[in-house]
Amino acid sequence: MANSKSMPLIFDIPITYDLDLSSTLDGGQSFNWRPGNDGVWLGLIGNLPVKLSIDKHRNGSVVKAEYRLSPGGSDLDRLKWYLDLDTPYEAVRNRLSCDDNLESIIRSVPKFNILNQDPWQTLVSFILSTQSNIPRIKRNLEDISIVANQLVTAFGLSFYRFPNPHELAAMGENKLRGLGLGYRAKNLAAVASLISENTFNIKTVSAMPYKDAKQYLMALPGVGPKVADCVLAFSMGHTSAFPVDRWVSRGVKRMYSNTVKYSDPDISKWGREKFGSDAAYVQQSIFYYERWVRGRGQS
DNA sequence: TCCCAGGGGAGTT
DNA sequence: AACTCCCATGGG
Repeated sequence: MANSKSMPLIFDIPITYDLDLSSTLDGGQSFNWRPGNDGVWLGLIGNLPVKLSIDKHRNGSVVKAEYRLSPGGSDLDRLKWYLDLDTPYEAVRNRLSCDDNLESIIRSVPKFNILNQDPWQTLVSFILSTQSNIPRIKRNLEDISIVANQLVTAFGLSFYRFPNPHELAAMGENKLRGLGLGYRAKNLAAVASLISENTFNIKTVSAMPYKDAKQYLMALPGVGPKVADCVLAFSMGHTSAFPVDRWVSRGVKRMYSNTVKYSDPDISKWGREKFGSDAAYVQQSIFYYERWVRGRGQS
C-alpha cells in the first residue's frame, strides 16, 4: 500500500471563465514550465512540484492541480494566487474589447492570466532576457537550476529548484558566464550579491507605489525600464505596468498609428495612461499577437 | 556570412 | 532628451 503522505493529490479549482494554460505559463511571462501529455503542464511553484491541466465544463472550467499536500496546507491559496484565479478576466476582456483596435487582438489571442510569480526568479529571468530569445532564456534558467543541484522529484520526474540569491551569488560571474549567459552574467552575479547581502531588499518592492518600485528596481545593474516593468507586472501585481519591447512597440505603432508617439518610454507611458490597471493584460496580448499570431511564430 | 533575439548603459550631441 | 554604439552568445 502506498504511503498516502507522499502521494500527489488532485485538487479541482472551479473558475468562472476560460483559462488557457499554454499562453499563461509559456507565453513569455514565465520560462520554467514544461508541457506534458494531453494539455498538462509541469513545473515548480516555489519548491512545490505541480501538475496542471484544465477540464472544460458547461458552466465554466476547472483547474486540475496535482501536488503533494504539505503540512502547512496553504498550497492551494498559493497556487490560486500564482495563477491569479480570483481576478475576473472575462470582465477585463469585455472592457478592453470596447476598444476597436483591441477587439480583434483580444479575440484572436488565447485567454491567459497575468501571473503572480516569485519576484526574485522573475527578476533573474528578465535580466537574462535582454538581447536574447525565449528558448535561450529557458535554457539559461534551466542550466542555472541544474548547477544549483537542488533536486526535487515528483510524478516520477525530476525538478531542479531555482537557487535563492545567496546560492546564485555563490556561483559567481565566471561560472554563470560558462553557462552561456554572456555579458548578462556580470549583472546577474552583481544583483544576486546585492540581494543576498540585503543591500537591496526585493521583498519590500511589491508594497511600493509603481513609480517608486520601478525606480528602485532600475537601480540594479542590468535592469532598465523594460525589465523593471516585466518584473512589476508578472511578479508584483503591478498590472498598470506596460513593458515595451520591439514586438509591443511594433504592434502599438501599427494599431494606434494616429494616436501614438514613437519612443519606447512614450509608448509605455501611453499604455499606462490609456489602460490603467489593465495595461499589463493589453501589453501581453499585443506581445502574444505580434509574436505568435501575426508573426506566425518562429519560436 | 549575416541577422536577430521580450535591452541596458555609457558616451556624444 | 534623443541618438549611437557596444555589450556575448546561439540559432536560423
